[in-house]
Amino acid sequence: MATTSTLKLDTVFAALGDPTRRAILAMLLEDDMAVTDVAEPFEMSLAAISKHLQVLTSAGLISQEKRGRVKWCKLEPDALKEASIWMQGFGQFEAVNLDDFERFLALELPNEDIASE
Amino acid sequence: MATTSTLKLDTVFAALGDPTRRAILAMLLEDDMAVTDVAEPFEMSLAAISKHLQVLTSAGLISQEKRGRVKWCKLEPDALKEASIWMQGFGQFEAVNLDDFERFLALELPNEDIASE
DNA sequence: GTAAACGTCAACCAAATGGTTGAATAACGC
DNA sequence: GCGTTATTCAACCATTTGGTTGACGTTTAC
Repeated sequence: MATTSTLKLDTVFAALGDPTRRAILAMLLEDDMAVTDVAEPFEMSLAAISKHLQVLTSAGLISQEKRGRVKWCKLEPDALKEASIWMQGFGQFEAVNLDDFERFLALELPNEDIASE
Repeated sequence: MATTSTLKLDTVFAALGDPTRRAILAMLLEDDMAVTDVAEPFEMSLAAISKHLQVLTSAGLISQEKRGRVKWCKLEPDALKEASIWMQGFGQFEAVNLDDFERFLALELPNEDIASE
């Protein structure tokens, strides 16, 4: 195992290239969520969010489990690990400051107002 | 400064989503290169590579400087830093093992034969 | 000066992406 | 059973993406 293919990096990075999907990941960082609840803060159809969730799922960034009529979405942070390894090799970046990370999240969450400019 | 916008993460991750572009970055990790030399190992036209280099440039991942009739391409690893910070926040990944990184590069370089299946 | 090397531009093309709407399926609540 | 809630599916659309080819502008070599 650990057959880390180019394909996987392709889908992971492509999935991360969309701001809606990154915002979804940030939301799931706090807790697992149902599809409807994921969709709530966005100004787009439920079907569109459903598609985004499929993209995240096939990239391995989240998993989805149906319990009753509700499909729960759960972050799978391990999928980011390979991509993170790939990136870090380019700069030997120092360990991340969690405050930095929270600033990024604040910029991206859909319900939060973006202050800059 | 440090106006880290969503737009930047969009373009950086989108740029990384293509295997040709990741391979180019890996090549530039070793040394600066002319456009023609970047294109040489790939089985696609020079114009296509030129477009890929533009995508990488507008994402800030590389810079290009023309000296004489040769345009030199140079890796700009700082652009990866913000994206790396974004990603690391999801898992608090341990510091990367450089051997891991070299395995990834081996999988992606175009002139290297990819053994897996 | 003329030919070759370096690189981009413009036009084109097929396929993928990100969104919509409306119908369909499945599970609850009563 | 029946309406409601949760989610996906299918068809459609506009835009973007990743590639091609051929013409074009520069710089260099001789």
